[in-house]
Amino acid sequence: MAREKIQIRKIHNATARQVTFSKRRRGLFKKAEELAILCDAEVGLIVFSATGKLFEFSSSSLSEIIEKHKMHSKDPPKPNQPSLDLQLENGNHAMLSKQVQEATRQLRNMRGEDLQGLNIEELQKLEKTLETGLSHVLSKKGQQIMDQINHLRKKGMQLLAENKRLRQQMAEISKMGKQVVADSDRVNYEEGQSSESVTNLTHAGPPHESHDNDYSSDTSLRLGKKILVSSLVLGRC
Amino acid sequence: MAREKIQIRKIHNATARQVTFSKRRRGLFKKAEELAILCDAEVGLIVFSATGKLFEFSSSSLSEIIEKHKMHSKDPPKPNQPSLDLQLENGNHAMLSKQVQEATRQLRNMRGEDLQGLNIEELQKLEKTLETGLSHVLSKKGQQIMDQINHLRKKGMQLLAENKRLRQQMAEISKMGKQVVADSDRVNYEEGQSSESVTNLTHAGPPHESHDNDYSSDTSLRLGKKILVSSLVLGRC
DNA sequence: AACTATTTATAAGA
DNA sequence: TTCTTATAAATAGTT
Repeated sequence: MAREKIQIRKIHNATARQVTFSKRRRGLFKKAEELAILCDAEVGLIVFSATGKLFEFSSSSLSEIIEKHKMHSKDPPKPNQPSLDLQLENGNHAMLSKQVQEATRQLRNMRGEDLQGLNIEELQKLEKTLETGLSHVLSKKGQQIMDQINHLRKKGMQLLAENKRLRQQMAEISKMGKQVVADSDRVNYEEGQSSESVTNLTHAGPPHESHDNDYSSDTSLRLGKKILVSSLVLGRC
Repeated sequence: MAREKIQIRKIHNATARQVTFSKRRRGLFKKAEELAILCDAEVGLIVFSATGKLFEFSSSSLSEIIEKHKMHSKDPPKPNQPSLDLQLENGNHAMLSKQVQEATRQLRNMRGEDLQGLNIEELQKLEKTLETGLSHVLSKKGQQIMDQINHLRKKGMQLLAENKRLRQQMAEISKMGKQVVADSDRVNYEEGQSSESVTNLTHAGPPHESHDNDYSSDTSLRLGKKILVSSLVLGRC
């Protein structure tokens, strides 16, 4: 309901989906509350995000509402006597076990294991899923790599500019006398640091811009570089 | 949200309240459904009107959602000593929940969803896993396809051989008289079969070998043929 | 139930 | 996540 009309079907971009989820969830909860207040209704609302996070709203007590709902939906539940709690407990257990089992099976299949029982159609579906996933992963990876490269480039440019400025300052300083130049050389060798030490000798230079630590803390690119490079060479990213 | 802004408090006019309840209830249910679809969420909504009438919506099974909700909320239930069994039960429960959550997350990642939080290394690992899985799937698919093709070829050879034998038999029979030929032509037109019918003039042939149903029951290849063919063409299998 | 003038919700972009 | 803003939707009061 904004900027552009959208179709009501699953949002495929995960980020956009998450943002929309947040916004619409709030809207839905607000509406639920308004209905409860305006019309004196009992409202219970349970929402699980795609990632399994729970959100709930209720005008009174949610468990009360759920109980009431049960009564409405079924009178003859269980005529026997294992405590309801235990039954539910076991039911949940069984359900969870099944979920784990199923999820594990799917994971194994996606890793290419236990394919024996699958027919060609199922293999075809699996292939499609894997290709889609792979393309998403590659796309995201490429994006992140480009981000890092651009970031490093930018930093490089900044450093280059600073170097240039420092050299000019040094040149000026060296005009003033050989004494100072000698000193600065010494310090420079001792510290093995960047050129900023050079200007540190002077008393008159303007204050330096901040020296970011992009090259020391940004390890992620370095860690993956071997493979990354080959991927880049292959034109993947 | 119309004509005039209203305050969010109980509508005292019973008629107006009923009308508003109807309108807003619809709106709320629609929003709930949209959230479920757009964001791939599980939504359960229970509404009791002031008169006690029940309305409900759920993206999947409401009872399932309620169960799931219980699991989430039922970690800190009793501060007393629920039997050891129950404690273990809950321990298992928590463990299973975590397993489900983790497996689900992995599956989503492999499908290329929710990649936002992953760094390049993790993406790299994911890519490798997907590629390995994909290659296994492709390999298995190719194997199954080759199996089927070989099977069909073999059957084809057998049929070819049988056809040849039948033709020879027919040729011998046709030497015996033209009468028979006329009969066979009639039959041929009636059945409209393949070229083998041409020689099928005879009535006296020996009993046929079993007519395997490879071409009728082996549906898997046929079902996937469109995609399979393109894959084959692409040299994938 | 329909009809609108308005209020709300929200998609896209920062 | 939060803010902004243009636009789509919801809806209060009316017919």
